[in-house]
Amino acid sequence: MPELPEVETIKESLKQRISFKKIKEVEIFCAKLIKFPEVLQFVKEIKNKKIKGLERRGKYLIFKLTYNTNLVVHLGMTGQLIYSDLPLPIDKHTHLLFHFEDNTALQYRDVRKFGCLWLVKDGCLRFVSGLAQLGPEPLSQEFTLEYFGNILDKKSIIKYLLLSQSNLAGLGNIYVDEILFRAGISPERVAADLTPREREKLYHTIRWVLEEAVRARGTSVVNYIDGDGKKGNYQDSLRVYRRSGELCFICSTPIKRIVLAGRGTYFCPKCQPLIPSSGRGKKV
DNA sequence: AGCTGTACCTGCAGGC
DNA sequence: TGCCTGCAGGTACAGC
Repeated sequence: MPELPEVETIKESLKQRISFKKIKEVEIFCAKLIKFPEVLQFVKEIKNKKIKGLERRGKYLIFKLTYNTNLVVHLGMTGQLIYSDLPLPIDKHTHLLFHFEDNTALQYRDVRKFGCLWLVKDGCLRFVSGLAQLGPEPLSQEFTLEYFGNILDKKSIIKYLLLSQSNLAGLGNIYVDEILFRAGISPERVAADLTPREREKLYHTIRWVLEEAVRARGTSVVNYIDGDGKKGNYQDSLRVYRRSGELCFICSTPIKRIVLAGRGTYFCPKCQPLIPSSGRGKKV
């Protein structure tokens, strides 16, 4: 489900609700989602810890708890974190229930169970798989045009490169396709072959699309909802994702679907040509 | 080094 | 109605 804008929206919606609450206990109905420590230890250690704050890094949510402890959550494809007063509507996809001292609760739902949870001390965040290898946040100052230029100097397919979390943290399949469409770059292009002009366009498009999507509170294609159970709005702005066969909003060419990096990839063959686009008639 | 295929899970839509 | 196939926002890992 969730890429950077969705996780950011969940973080913001939950933050106001659960900050400074004390976790009375946790009920676990699907143990395999807990990656560290052992389930019994997890239950024991989280008990009576207070939530000091909530952070996001890439697609990871990090609950800052008292006693230098961190609850790290990755939502996988279909994970949801929903806060509410008791009694909560529970179903077979509810796998964890965090009970707070004031009788409110946070539930973790996940249809496909690809999500993961870790409970680690401050110095041990590197033991959370994937977290330490994350590249810079695309909306931070750390993500400069210069840095982007360096990672683009690879003979890698651009779609693959943008999906790799070690290059850039937080992009997923929807936003990569949408970004490449808006930048007019074919997902099949080799990164190192992009012209300086295309690199700059792509850099600014990444930031612009993500900012727009955060402002729209994320994309709800199938089952994404925020911490209050509300849907996002960016699905109304999608121009290629899941539109195969439908006409391009710019040139009316049918949108194509291919498989790249193992993912369904949507693009307009005319607006995103395989040859570097000239912009103003300059042929390459 | 870069990339593909596969695995992990469940649900849904579409074809027959 | 049922059965089958393909598709789905995630990552990890083996193997070319």
